[in-house]
Amino acid sequence: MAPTEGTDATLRGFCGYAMKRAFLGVQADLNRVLAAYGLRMMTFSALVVIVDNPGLRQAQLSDALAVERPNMVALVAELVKAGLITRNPAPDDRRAQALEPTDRGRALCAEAIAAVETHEAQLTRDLDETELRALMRALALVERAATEEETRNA
Amino acid sequence: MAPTEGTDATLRGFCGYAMKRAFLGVQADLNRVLAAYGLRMMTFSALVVIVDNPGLRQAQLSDALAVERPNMVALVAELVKAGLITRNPAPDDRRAQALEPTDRGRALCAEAIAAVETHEAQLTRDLDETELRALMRALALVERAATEEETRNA
DNA sequence: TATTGTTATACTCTATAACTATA
DNA sequence: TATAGTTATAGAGTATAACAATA
Repeated sequence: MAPTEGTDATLRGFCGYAMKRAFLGVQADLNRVLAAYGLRMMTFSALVVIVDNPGLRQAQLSDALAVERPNMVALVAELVKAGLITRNPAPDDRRAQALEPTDRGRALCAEAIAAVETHEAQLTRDLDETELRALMRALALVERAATEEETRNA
Repeated sequence: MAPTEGTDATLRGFCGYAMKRAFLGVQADLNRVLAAYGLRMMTFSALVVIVDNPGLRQAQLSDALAVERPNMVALVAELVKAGLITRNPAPDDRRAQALEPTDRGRALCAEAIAAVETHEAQLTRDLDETELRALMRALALVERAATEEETRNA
């Protein structure tokens, strides 16, 4: 029996499980690609946000990545140890840590982004442009709807 | 800063992270819906497969759900304890355990499927039929491509 | 020799409470 | 008092090795 045969072929309440299977496959692949750069999905995502928003604080990074602040500590420490970012007290608020990419961090980030783009182009090679746009829009809409429902039930 | 603003708005290698965010939101919502039936995403998925394939063995269920066999033990035990399935030695192979839904398991499964369908219709309410089909097809294609790449790199 | 189910174990990711130092 | 970062900790989910019973 194929993994999902007879279960999520129709929309019998299996959108969630289809997403899980697809996501786990993509994540595993992505981590294989990123391992060549000493990165994982989360460290890569954090690095990209820091490169795009130099000087941001850990709390902002936590919000951007939907990671709880306690779990951010090790993530940031890992990037600092790898020499990809620096973490210094913010000049206007000595409680906060301002995160800046290093030159090496910027360079590695650019390389990793290129590799990931190549990889994802491969993953989505059988989708035409309309389907690709539909996928991205659908993911954003589904996430928004899920977040709204979460807020409503909180 | 919005969670994903400036990061996955374009396809700059963030399909994977967009999927993660969408999946985590959907899973959290799904688990909230299923909690009313004493189920979680994985126990629900397992129950549906067992109801659709009465008599199947744990190893087959493991394959169907992409769960390692050791992790299947607790999952099956949970469903047995809840009185939703039975687990008996298979008549033709005394090593194997044949899984059958109970009447209560069948009834609860039907109720839970209805609730999940309602819930997912809500999550995808802003997608038209074309986009919904594109989403499901895209997830299947992406999963297949990821699995192929995994096989190739193994 | 191979396979089913099982135990034990470990590793990752995630979530919460409580502390400190600043504000 | 409230917030930023931290520590410690606990809970899922997932992965592998090794074992007994059976094929």
